[in-house]
Amino acid sequence: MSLAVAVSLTPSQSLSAATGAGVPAPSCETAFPVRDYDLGATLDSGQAFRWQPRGDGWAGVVSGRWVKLRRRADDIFAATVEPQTDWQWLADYLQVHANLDGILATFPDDAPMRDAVSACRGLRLLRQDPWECLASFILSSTKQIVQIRQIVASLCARHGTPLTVPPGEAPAHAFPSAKRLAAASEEDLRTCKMGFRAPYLLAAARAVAQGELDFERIASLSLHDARAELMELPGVGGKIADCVLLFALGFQTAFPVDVWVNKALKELYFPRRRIAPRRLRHFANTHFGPNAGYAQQYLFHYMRTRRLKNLSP
DNA sequence: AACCAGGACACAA
DNA sequence: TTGTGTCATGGT
Repeated sequence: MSLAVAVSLTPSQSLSAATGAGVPAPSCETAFPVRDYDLGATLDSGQAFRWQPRGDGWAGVVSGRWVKLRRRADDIFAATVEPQTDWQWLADYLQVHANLDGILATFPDDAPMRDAVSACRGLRLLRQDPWECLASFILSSTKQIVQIRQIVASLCARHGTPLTVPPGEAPAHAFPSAKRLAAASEEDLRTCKMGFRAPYLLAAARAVAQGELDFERIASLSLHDARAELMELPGVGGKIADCVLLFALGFQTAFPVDVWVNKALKELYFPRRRIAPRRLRHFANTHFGPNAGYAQQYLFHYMRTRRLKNLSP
């Protein structure tokens, strides 16, 4: 193709990042070609809690870097503050290489999944940092997503390393390390309005900081063993463990069941029928195939957006 | 103004 | 095994 021409005209990061060829010139901007990628739904669907709408895009922090993302016709445009030579950290986070069609094809072919998929076109799963994910979901229990964002934001503002941001942008902070939080007191953490979750977060921070909890090792275990080990942490039950396994550690069959997914399973698959919790769990763990976690996210987002639509006729 | 939120846990029956 | 109260906080 006209590769040489394109390079000479636009010696930008995007081309070299896309091809992986040559020595990329450092740049604060790049673009990831994608299709069927609903950036807004993905960043705002309760898997990550640090994204804020900024004009026509989203501002957030990934791997300790301030980032702004914007969906364009054929790609996701990304801008950072410091020049980058390697954008793999962001490509991994956004999972831009994931084959969505292939994933959707493994979903069970039933009416609820068809409805959920058609209502949530382009919804994706991110690949997040395990510690941030664990900490965030420890803080998530019986909290609305809006409130989780507030708690995480105040935690970052209080304990996270300040980041350089473009002029005019609001101050941003890295997600506080486990070591940093392990040195904090429970009373200090309660300042961030996390209530009874404070001792849970503190215990998790200490376990990670001491190397007692090693995410790399957990990622190498079976789903069952990895789940059991996460659940040894106080305040971490099956649901939170599943969130970490799915959103950060790459267990594609992990299936978090919160109040929304529970409602989806009952109302969509067992309407007007009394189903035992034990049987419902078994159904959840066997019905959704090799990408069950992905299917779960579609059901979750489908139920939540459907509620919002009904409220505004 | 009640009700509920991407729960977990101890304890009862 | 399944049901209930408790925990802390604030959005809707």
